Amino acid sequence: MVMPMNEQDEQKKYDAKKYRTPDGAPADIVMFTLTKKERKTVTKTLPLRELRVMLIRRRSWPFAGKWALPGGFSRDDESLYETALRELKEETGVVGRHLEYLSVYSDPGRDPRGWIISHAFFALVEEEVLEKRQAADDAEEVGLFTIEEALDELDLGFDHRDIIADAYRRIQEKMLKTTIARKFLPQEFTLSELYQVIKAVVPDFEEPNFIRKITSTRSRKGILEEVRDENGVPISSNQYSQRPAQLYRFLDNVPRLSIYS
Amino acid sequence: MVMPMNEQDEQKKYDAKKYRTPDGAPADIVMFTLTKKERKTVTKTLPLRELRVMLIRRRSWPFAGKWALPGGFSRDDESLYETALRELKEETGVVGRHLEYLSVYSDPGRDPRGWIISHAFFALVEEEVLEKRQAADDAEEVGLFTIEEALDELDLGFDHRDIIADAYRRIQEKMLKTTIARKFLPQEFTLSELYQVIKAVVPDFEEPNFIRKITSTRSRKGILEEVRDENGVPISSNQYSQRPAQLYRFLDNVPRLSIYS
DNA sequence: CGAATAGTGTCTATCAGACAATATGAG
DNA sequence: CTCATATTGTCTGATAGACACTATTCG
Repeated sequence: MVMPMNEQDEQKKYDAKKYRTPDGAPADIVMFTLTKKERKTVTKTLPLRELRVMLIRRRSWPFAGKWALPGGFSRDDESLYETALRELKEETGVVGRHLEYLSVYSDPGRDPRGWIISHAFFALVEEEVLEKRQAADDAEEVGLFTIEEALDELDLGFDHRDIIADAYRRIQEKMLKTTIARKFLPQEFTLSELYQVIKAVVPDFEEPNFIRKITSTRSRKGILEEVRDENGVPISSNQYSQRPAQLYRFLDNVPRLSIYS
Repeated sequence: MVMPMNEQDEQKKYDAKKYRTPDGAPADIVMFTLTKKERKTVTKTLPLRELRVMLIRRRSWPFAGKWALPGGFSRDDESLYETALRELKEETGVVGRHLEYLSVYSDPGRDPRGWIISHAFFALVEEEVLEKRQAADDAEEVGLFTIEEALDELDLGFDHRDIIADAYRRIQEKMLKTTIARKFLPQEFTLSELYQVIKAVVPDFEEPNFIRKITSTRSRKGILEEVRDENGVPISSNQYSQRPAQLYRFLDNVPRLSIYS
């Protein structure tokens, strides 16, 4: 492309700057999953659900031997979101159910390789994908840890503990303020399942009258609807219980919350 | 620092990589302010408040002559937050009332100068600071625009229109979900002032019974308290009205919102 | 008294929150 | 019949939402 002369001059002046530039811009991904564990009971029961995060044991410098988030460097022909999507696919083989930018981590010295500004994303991935990944890969050691393990017990590389803590806060917030729970659930689900998903991500969420409240018109705020067949008869499922439970599905409506109303 | 031999080797191997690295990581700042405009009325009135954003007219390539966000490149001895804080101080002389990370902008080609990944912040600054800045500076042309002007009427440089749109969405969300309104208000304020601030940032916030609701114990959610003197007598102010209005102050409590309760 | 804002009275349908009670269907 | 989950009954006090009404002070 031909440029007017003075623009070229200005550009040359700019290019001559001697400031140091970053040595890389990676995207690191906090991959969350909800694991389901069958419970041994007499009758049918809801599985236990636990929020877990996928980590990879580093094989090379820096932080060799330590657990860290999966990630990789961005290229100049892609946005950081595309970098994250590419890494997610490379790591899991799927695009996942959700991928969202979290924040930037740029403290000087955070990466011994140089001036490396990292961009953290978080993703939601189906349990099966990560389990398959865990079993199949012999090149890398992959672990699925609970949040408590990741934050309190493991010695993580880089500032990845901070990143996971931030991601955990963010997903807890989104769980309560948006309908992101749908990303952890099948299209149609029972209210107990929904409640359980919420509790798995936000343990101190307590709503003893959950079903009562969610089915009363106002609190529901138009986020859910009962599933009905073509004749308008409500459909229920007894997959997890003896007594069949009404199935619900999310609507596209995301309510606007406010502390002032 | 002496390193074990194999770590040095690994480091050398890493350094030999030939990937392109970014040409810079600037922080761009969306500086918001609430302007107050006196109204000509017979009696005392609340001033009109308007949310505005500060822009600078670029003097050099690229986008010379266009309006753009203030900002500057990060250095390798500071975090991006520190970069933003430094730029904010350089631009306004103050640290402002709020500075918060917004997001990253990394689309390839967004900056003709090269591979430049920009980090947007938004700041809240007192009106007087920006007005003084606007008057004093002869090196740069500074403008204070309403959101509508910035988004719909101006031809902005870079992807700064997107950034401002994102910042506007974010501040609207924070206005409703957090007590960030306090950053726009004096320590003690009347409920009309609070309502007005909210409306200035979120024009479609409608709460005809605002005072009623905010003073009923549950809705208040412990975010506000009445100002009282040492004898417990409520204090009111008639700065903006004939009839004195009760003063309130924010508590430190930030309620947790949820669509499920 | 008029202007402009602050705040209360009143009414009704709905909701929250608590807890007990009943329903369902497999084993 | 029991278990584990699903769902309804019932009650009280609080709230939302609407709208009219009164209060305060200055000029």
